[in-house]
Amino acid sequence: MNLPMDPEIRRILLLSAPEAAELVIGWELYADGAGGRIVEAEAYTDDDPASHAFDGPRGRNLPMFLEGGHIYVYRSYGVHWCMNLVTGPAGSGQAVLIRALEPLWGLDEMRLRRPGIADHRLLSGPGNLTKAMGVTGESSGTLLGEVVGARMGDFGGKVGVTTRLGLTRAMDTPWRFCALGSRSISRKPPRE
DNA sequence: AGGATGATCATCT
DNA sequence: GATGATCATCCTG
Repeated sequence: MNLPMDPEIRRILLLSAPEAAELVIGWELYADGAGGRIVEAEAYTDDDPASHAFDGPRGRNLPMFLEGGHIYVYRSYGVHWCMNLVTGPAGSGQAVLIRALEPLWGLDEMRLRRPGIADHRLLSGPGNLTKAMGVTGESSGTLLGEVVGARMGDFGGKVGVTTRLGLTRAMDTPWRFCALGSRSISRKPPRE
């Protein structure tokens, strides 16, 4: 895969992470022929105590300080890979964690990668979706279109907002965005 | 339906 | 030596 980035995608990924995180709900993400529609995402910024970018560019978080449109993949709890879309101008240290997608393509391949999982759950959860799509830390720092591709899209519903999941800091910041009504959201969605 | 637990390792103190 | 932007599994009710 080596595709030029859609200008509208590029424009949105140069916005701040909280703005972009809401707008990416409904987009299509794919890697190696497998993927689906984004139904859940969270924003992280450089002045956010919960963000890997909070202490400045070092080590694994370097890709977060690239220009919007790159991807940042990190290992969570030593076990799972988690994928972000980097946003904002170069050096700004922002990203959108992709938490869940509704499966659209590569169902056979994804079932092999996650045996025994119901189809609508194949891409539900940040660690689960990278496993189903075959995305690892090797693609951290690549540009969208190299390993992971994105297309504009629309899920045709409303977006709900809640606080982010799994944090020990900045737990009140309402930067989790969900496609209301989707069965593929990783945990209980906000009330409509 | 919901709480506790352990896996496992890069990064940081 | 401690800490996670997690998840599957094993409880309890």
